[in-house]
Amino acid sequence: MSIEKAPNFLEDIIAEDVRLGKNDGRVLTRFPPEPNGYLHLGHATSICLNFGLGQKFNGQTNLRFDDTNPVTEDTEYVESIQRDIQWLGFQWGNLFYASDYFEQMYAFAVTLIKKGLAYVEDCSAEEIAAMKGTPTEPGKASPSRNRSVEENLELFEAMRAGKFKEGEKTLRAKIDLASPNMHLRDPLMYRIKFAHHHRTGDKWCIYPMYDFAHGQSDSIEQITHSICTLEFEVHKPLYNWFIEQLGIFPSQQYEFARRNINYTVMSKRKLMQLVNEGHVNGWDDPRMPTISGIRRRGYTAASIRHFCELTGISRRENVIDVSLLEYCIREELNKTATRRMAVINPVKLIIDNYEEGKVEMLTGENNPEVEGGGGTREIPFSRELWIEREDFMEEPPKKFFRLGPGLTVRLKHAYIIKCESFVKNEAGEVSEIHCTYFPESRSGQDTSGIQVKGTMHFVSALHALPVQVNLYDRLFKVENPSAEEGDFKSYINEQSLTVVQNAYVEPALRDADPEEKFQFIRLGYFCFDQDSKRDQMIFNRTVTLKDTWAKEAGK
RNA sequence: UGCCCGAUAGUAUAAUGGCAGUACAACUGAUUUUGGUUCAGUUUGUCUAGGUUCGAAUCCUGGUCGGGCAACCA
Repeated sequence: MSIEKAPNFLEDIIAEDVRLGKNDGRVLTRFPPEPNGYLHLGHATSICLNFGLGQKFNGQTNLRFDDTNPVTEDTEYVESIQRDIQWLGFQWGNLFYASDYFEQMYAFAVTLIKKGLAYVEDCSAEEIAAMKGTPTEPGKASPSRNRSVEENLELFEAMRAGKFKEGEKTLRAKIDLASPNMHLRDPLMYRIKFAHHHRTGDKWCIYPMYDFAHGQSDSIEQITHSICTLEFEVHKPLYNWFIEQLGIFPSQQYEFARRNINYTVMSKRKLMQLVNEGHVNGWDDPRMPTISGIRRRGYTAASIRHFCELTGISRRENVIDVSLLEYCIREELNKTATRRMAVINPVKLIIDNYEEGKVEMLTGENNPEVEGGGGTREIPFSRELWIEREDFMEEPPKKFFRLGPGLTVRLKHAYIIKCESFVKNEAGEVSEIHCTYFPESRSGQDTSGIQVKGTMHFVSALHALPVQVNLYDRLFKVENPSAEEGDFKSYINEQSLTVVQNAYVEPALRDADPEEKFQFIRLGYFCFDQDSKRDQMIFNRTVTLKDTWAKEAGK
């Protein structure tokens, strides 16, 4: 088990509340996504936080869809969000929608009108903005501000009844037009939208704004700790104002800093652009930082939870190094992934002194990290093999422990071979490598006494299965695309996906479990793509192995 | 130049007035039939100037730097 996780400041706050007997020691959190896009790693942090706190304090976490803007929302997103949360390994207490509370919210609004704390506004969006002032200048009152309670009630009812066009009227809270907090300068509570809502259909033509929906929803559900990201901090006085004026259950809002990861973007708006403009192949493209994307990439739920645990929670701006994410999946897959051999960039190797037509079956352990090797599989060996083109050099440098004229290496699970010669084609590239093998050096029964520095993987040419392999790299060329000059999309890494059509894998993969994760020895971790078929296998590379030779060679 | 928030190694995160610690990253070396893994080790830090205190990353004051706030988005 991992070491005890350090408590974050929210845990401290909740622990203190429980100790003081606040809400009778009850803890109820909520995860409140708007169903207008797919969940990403930033949401994963929030999910682990909210559900984690619920569990830790013997409480629960509600899933609530914040569906107050019918224009952007859709059931496709509602479904993907539920799937992603469950995949991450969490189960919500209750499933609610803000739209469940539309009738109640309307009644709340009427209450505020009756108390003289809300009024129907005639001005347009532009006029309201113009009268709002600036952070350094107070706002001015609109003529609508002095309407009578009776008139406001009448007009608000007419708004609901569809008597006005979009933009013609709004409902505003009457607070303080001179407040240094812009959100308190008579914020909008309701706007008119003749839009079809994914759940309420055409029942409503007025919809509550975030500020008038979120706190009230929390309160209705008796959420004790409402946790959101830092940009909502300036909304908190308003959140509290509505609750106080309505005299309803006092949920409390707390904020933490949103998660960022380098070499990617993490906002639904930007991810939506990448999808809509075809820069990626959908929300679940393995290059996307969405939950569905990293799942398809081969990341496990446990590795994501571990990542969230390691990154922690704070109120400070941050950009997490993507290498931490990669560490989390490597660490898990090293212990669990089935070892197989695959050749991604093949070149033919011929063992001149190996009998033509002969086939030996070698035995290879499935996972050396598991006690007993995790079982074994048979690996065919024959005269002609595929090896990695990068494993041969015509003029190898000093510390190159692979193949080159006169060099010896071991073929994994097989024999030690010596490179005797090579053949080039018209294009000048190496087309055949000729070797001899040492019959007494067979793996496990080596009596040759020959010492070699390197071990290489291979696939028997006669038995190789041709497959497609998708090699993924970071989606952006720069660490923080959002912080760069100009359009973030101009920093997309054009080499983020390399499709290899003619890779070869060993035959044991033919009967593999579609959910299984693999380590292709010396290459990295791979999983089946969801579009994979038995006779047309497609593998996605989750992450490479650490490669200290690449560093050495790059020097 | 209004209001709010933040600042601890390259990156994150702990230390809640009492030894600045952990992880990732980087670098050495050992082991290794994966240049993987594992093991041992190294490097690197409290934004700044004052103040309070026996003692300050922590409390106070000023400054600097970064972020948020003026959507009929959430």
